Amino acid sequence: MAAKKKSTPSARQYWLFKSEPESYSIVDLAKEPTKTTFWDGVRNYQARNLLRDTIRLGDRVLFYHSNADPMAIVGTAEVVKTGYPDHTAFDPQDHHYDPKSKPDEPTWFMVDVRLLQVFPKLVTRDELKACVDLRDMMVIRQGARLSIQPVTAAEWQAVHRLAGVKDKS
DNA sequence: GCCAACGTTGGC
DNA sequence: GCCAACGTTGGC
Repeated sequence: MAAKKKSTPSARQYWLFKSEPESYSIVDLAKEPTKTTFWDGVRNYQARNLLRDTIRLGDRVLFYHSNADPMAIVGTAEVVKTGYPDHTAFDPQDHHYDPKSKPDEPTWFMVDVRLLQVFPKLVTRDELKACVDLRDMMVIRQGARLSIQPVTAAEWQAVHRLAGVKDKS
C-alpha cells in the first residue's frame, strides 16, 4: 500500500458556452448588477451532463456569440455556482418549457457564471479558423452543435493571445 | 431495437 | 434562404 497521497487540487477546466447574442449577449451579462447570470435553456443531454456533473466551481468559460455578425469569442466568465435544476423548464410560459422536467425530478440543469472580462477585441470565427492552435476547436468543427464544449488550457491561452489580453484567470 | 421522418442548430 | 449535421420521435 502506497503512502497516502496528498490531495492535489483538481486542475481548473475550461469551457466554451454558446449564446445567440439576440437572446443573451456578453453585453447583457456585463449589465447584470452582479455581472452574474444563470445559464438556462440548455436542452441537450450531453450538455446537460456537463452542466450537472462535470463543470466545477472556478472553471473558466469562453463566451461565444453564435448566429451573430460577427460570430466570435467575445469574452470570458467564471463558474460561480455548479449545476442545479433549470427552473425555466418548469414554467409553461417560458420558451424553454419542458413538461418532462419536474421540480422533484428535474431533467435540465444550469450553472451560474460571472463575467471575467469583455475582450477589447473580439476573436472572430475566421480568426479561430486561421489560427493553427485553434482551428481544431470543437466550435470550429463542422456540425459541432454542442452548446457547452470543453476547451483545452492551450486553447484558452491562445484565445487570449489573439484577443490581445492577459489571461486574468 | 431499427430506422425513416421530422425538428433544430447554426454556419454559410 | 439553404442545408448539413445532428438529436428526437414514433411506427413497426
